[in-house]
Amino acid sequence: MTKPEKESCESCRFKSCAVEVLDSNELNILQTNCSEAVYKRNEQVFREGTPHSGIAYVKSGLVKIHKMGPVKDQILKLVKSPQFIGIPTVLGNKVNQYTATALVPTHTCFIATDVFRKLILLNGKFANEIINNLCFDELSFFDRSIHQTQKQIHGRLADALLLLSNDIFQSDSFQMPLNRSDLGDLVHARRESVTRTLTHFRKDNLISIKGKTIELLNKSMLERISKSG
Amino acid sequence: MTKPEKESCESCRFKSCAVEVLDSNELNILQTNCSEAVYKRNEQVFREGTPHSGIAYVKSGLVKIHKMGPVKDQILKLVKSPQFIGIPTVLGNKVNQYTATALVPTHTCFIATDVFRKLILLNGKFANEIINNLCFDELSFFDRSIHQTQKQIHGRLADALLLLSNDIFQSDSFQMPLNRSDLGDLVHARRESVTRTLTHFRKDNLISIKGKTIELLNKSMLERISKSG
DNA sequence: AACTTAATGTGACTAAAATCACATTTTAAG
DNA sequence: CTTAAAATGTGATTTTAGTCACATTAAGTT
Repeated sequence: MTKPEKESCESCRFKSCAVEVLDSNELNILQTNCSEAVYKRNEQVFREGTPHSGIAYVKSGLVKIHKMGPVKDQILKLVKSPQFIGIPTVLGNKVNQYTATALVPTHTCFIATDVFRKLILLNGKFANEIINNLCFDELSFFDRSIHQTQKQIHGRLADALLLLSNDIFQSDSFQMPLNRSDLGDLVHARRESVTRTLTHFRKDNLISIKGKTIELLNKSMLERISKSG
Repeated sequence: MTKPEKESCESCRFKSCAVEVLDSNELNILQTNCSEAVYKRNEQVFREGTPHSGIAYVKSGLVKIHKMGPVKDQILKLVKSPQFIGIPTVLGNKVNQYTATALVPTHTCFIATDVFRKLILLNGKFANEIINNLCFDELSFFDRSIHQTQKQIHGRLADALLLLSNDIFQSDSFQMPLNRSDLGDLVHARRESVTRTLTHFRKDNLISIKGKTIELLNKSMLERISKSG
C-alpha cells in the first residue's frame, strides 16, 4: 500500500453519483477528511475483525469482498470502481465485518465514518444516493443468493463467467483475476470442482483458456446453462 | 385483507426508529399518504412481479420475504414487527422484486414511495435511520448466506430453530409459523430432509414437537450443532 | 360424520459434488 | 539456472441430501 499525492475531491475524475450531489462546502468537508491509498494485487484494503478506518471508496480497480465462514472463505461480491465499500461500518461496529482485497491494482479513498454520517445528515440527496446504492446491493444479493443455492455447479460457474465478462470487464475476453480456489469461493464450490467444470466448458468449446486469459466463445450457450442451472 | 379505521401516525404506538425522528410537519405528510391494512395468516402483503404499492411498514405480526428461484421458492428473511419491508422498491423498479406473506395475523401501513423519498430528502436523521436499517440487513444477510451455504442441514436447521426462538419469539417454546416445506425454503433443503432432521433432533431430546408447538429442550447443544455445521 | 385435500413421515435409490491422494505445471525466489 | 513453493489437473471414493414412491395423519368442507 502506498500513499499517493492528494488530489482535490472537487476535481476528482472518479466521483461517485453520491459525491456528485455535494455542494462545494460539503466537498470541502470531504476533502479535508479523506485519505488516498493504492493497493497492489492481493493486498488487503481492510480486514475482517480489525478496527475499521472509515468508508472506502474504490476510485479505480477491482476488489473482492470476502469473509471467513465455518468451513472456508466466501466471496460475497466483486466490487468494480467506482463504488463505496464498507458502508455497513457506518453502523456502530468498531471492527470490519468482512475483508476487502484488491484483485488488480486499485486506488481508494478513505472517508472517516463520522464525516460520512455528517454528509448523510446534511444532504438529503447524498443520503438518497447512498440508499439507492444499498437497495441495489440488497436486490442483487437476493438474486445472487437464490441462484447460488439453487443451481448446480455448471450454472453457478457460467453465472460467474458471464458476470466477469458482462459486468466487470465488458469484454468477451479478459484476464481472469481469480485463481481456481477464489473462483470456488465465489461460486460455492471446491477448487477441484471448478477445474473440472472449466475443463468441461473448454472441451465443449464454450470458452478458451490461455494462461490467465479467458475468452467466452459461446455466450448464448453459457446463458442457457446459467438459466437451466 | 381488511382496511381498519385509520389511526394517527403521530399517536401510533408502533412507531419505527426512523419515524420517531420526524417532526410534526413531516408526520403530517406521512399521515396523509399512508394507508393501513390487516392480513390473515398466509395472505400476501405484496407479490413479486406485481406493481408495487409503496413501502410497507409491519406494525405488528410476522412476515416472510420470499422469491421464486429456478428450482423452488426461497425464503430470504423473516421480518418481525416493527420493521419496514420493501424499501428496495424506492429504486426505479415499478414492480416488486419479491413476495411478502404474513405468517401470523399482521398489521401494516403502506407509505407511497415518493413520500418516503421526500422524507429521506427532507430529514437527514430519517435517512440515517433508513441507512442503518439497510446496513444491518446487509450484514445479517452476509452472515446468513455464509452459514446457509457452508453448513450442512443439521446446522442450518439448528440455526433456524434458534432464530425463531431467540429473535422472533424470544421464548424456548413457540408455535411454529412455518410448515415443513416452508422450513425447507428457509434453510435450503427439501421437505423430506427437514422432517428427517427434526425427527433426529427429537430423538436426541434436543427439541419436543407437539402439534405446531416446538420447544427447544437443549439450546446449548443446538448452538453447538449450529456452530459445527 | 363422511369425505376431500393438505401436510407429514419413512424407506429405497440416485446424483452431485466433496474429499483424498497424487501428478503435473506454473510461478516466484535465491 | 536451480530450486522451492504455489497453482492446477485428474482419478477413485465417499458423503450428503435430493428424488421418488407411497403410507399416515391432520385439517377443512359439505
